[in-house]
Parts: sequence; structure tokens; C-alpha cells
Amino acid sequence: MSVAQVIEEPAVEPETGRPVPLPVDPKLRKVQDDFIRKWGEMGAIWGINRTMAEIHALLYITGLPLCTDDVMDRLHISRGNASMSLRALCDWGIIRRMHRRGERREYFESLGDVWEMFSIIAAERKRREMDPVLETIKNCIKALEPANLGKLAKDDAVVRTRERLDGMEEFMSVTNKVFQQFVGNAKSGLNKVVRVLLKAL
Amino acid sequence: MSVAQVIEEPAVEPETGRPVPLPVDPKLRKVQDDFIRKWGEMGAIWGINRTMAEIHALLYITGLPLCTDDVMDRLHISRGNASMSLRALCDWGIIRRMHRRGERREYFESLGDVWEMFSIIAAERKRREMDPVLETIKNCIKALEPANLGKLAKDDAVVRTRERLDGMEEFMSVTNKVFQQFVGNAKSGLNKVVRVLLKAL
DNA sequence: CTATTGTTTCAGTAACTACTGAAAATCCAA
DNA sequence: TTGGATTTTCAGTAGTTACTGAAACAATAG
Repeated sequence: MSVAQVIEEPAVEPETGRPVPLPVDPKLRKVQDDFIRKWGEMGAIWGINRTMAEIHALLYITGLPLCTDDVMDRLHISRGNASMSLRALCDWGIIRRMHRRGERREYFESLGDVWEMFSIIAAERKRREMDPVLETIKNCIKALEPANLGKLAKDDAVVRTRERLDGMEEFMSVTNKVFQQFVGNAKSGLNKVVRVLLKAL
Repeated sequence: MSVAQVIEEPAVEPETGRPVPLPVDPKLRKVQDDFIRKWGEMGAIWGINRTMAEIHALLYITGLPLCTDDVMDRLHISRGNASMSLRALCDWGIIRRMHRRGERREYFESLGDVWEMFSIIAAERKRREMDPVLETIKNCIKALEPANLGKLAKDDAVVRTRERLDGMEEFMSVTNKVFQQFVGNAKSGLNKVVRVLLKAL
């Protein structure tokens, strides 16, 4: 409880002894809030809900490790919500748990590399959402192979459906490969795919 | 009402005189249903809800123009839902209205080219979701230019936030360019981006 | 015009998702 | 141990989105 105990941190709250993590300057604060709001709105793109996106934006934009209470205070959300959303973000792997020497409280910080975050998210969404569809399509194509259909194989409707399935399969296979490149190569900075693209076009 | 009136279509329903559009063979039907279900589940990726995705899947996989009643019957949805979802798909531009000679009823058919559909969707989502974020980020960066901050410009927190904004801006600009390529070039078949990628990797 | 066929709209409701706040569980220091 | 600090869980609820079905509307034929 006493301020005297804290020796490593320059600024602390007298009440709690916890380092003051949030920016005081209103100009900076406004910039960060703008970013957080827009990032939250865009959450849909990433398949992440608004609150989760905002928490992530907060951790990313400040570049500081923050604890649950910091997040609650700054975003005005409940403890339960903060706790669950932070856990979910950890599960995604785009933020990490952190401990401060001699402190019990857990802190969270965002990955700093946007490319890495994107890779993580892309890989997971590909696995969850694209792979199953591609598998279904392949099964559908198998089921319509002439060998499995007898004379029906030449039916107009069957032929049309087969063509459509083929078109979709080609598309998804190629898209998958592109994803794979992002995912496999991106560790930091521009990855191979992007370099190739920017050079070629 | 009488079957005799219909001269162009081989199969009609005796009750309505409307061409029978739906496949009768159960094997084909099952394949199509599998595809439709999975495509519906994947709707989230595209930012399209389940029903809309299913309607689109149905039109795509059959390759036939279908009318509102066909869609209602096959997917077991209400008229209102079918009407609104079909309109929304038309607004997106991935299905089109169609009229049959001498018939009052409207039909709908899906674009056949998956790459074109993808381009349309990507272009629209970029415009709606990425562009505003990129603009916000650029504004944030401007607001933190040293000229606008005086001595605060060298504040640690400000420097960190600026770095993060720069990282994000680079990422989104490049991503935007990639999107642009898909959108600009894809008219049919593999577009330039994909060809470049597949060759290079 | 009226009857008929087909389409769109929309109020009400069902289904779903996100959030809160408090209780329970966990953790660590003494 | 026990006690206080912190985190997690979860039942209940608020808020949101999707869907229905019926009524209003539109278009055409007779």
C-alpha cells in the first residue's frame, strides 16, 4: 500500500501503488481513442467482436503492458467482460500475458508486429472456415464422378453442378495457397508474398 | 393454367404451368444440399448472413435461374426473407435478375465466375471497412506530428504510439494495394496477382 | 376498370450474442 | 493454515439481428 515500496516505477497511484499506465496528455489520449474506436468498428473484418477489437487496439496503440483494471477503466467495461475478452485474445495469440517483477497482478501486451498478428489470424481462420468448405467441395466432386452415377452422369443438371463445383474448387485451392504463403513466411516486416507482389505490379 | 400453353419448356408442373426447376434425382440433390449447407456456414467470412449465403449457394450450384418460390420451397424460408435476401444479393452484384420470354415472374441467377464474385465482394468490403480505418490512421499520424505537439513530441508515450501507428499504416497500405490488384484485374479466370504468385512461389 | 399474379414492406417476434455484476475459485504471502 | 488480492465463471439481462406472415403495393391481362 505504501508508495515507498515501489522503486522501479517512476509514477504510481497513491491509492493502489500500481504504476500509472494511462497517458495523461489529452491530445495523445484523443488520438488513441480515435484509433481504438475505428479499430473496434472494423472488428467484423477479423471475425472479432467490438470489445475484443477495442481491447486489442488499446494494447497495441499504447505499446504498454496493461492489467485488467486498466482496461476496464479506460474502456468502461465490466470485469467479467474484460477477463473473458483478454483470455480470448490470448487464445488467438495476438496478445500475451506478462508478469512484472514482484507483482502479483497479471499484465497483457499486444504483439508489436502487425504482419505477425495478421498471419496468426489468417492461419486460424483458414483452418476453421476455409478448410472445411474445401473438403466439402472435394467430397461433392467425388460424389458426382461418372463412376458413381451411371447414366445419370450425362444429365444436364449434373453436368452444370459439376462445372460449378470445379470452378469453386479451383478458386479455393488457389486462395488457400496464397494464405499459406502469408502464414508460412510472415515473421516480421514484409513477407515474401508481399515483396513479390509489389515488385511485379 | 393449362399445360398446352407452354411450348418452350420440356417439363412443367401441371398445377402452375411453371417449369420444374429443381433437380429430381436424390443423389444430385444431396450433393447440392451439402454444398449449400457448408456455404451457408461459411457466410461469416464474406460478411453475409447464413440465409443469404445459402440462397447464393443454391443459385450458384444449380447454375439455373430460379424464382422466389423456387428458393422458398427449396430452402424452407418465408417469402419476406427470400425477397429481402434476393434483393440484397442483387445489390451486392453477385446475382442478377432475369426475365423469361412471356413470363411475368422474375428469375434470379448467380454469376458463374467465382473470381468475379470475389472481386466484387472484396472491392465493396475494402471500400466500406478498410478505407475508413486507413483514413483514421492517417489522421492520427498527422495529429502526432512534432509540429502539432511542441515539446510533448518527445514524450515516450507519444513516440511509442507513433511507432505503432506507422506499423499499422504500412500494413494497411500494402494490403490495400493487394486488394486493388484483385479488384482491378479480375474479370475471368486467374487474374494477374494470382498468376504472379503461383509462378513466383 | 377488376381480377389475378407476383413483389415489397414492415410490425411483431424469435433466436442469438454480448455484457454485467456478483459469487466462487485461485493464488500467494505471511 | 488464514486473509486479502486477483481472476474466472456464470446466471440473468440487455441489445441486436434475422425471420415470419400478412398486408400493401405493383403490374398485367382480360
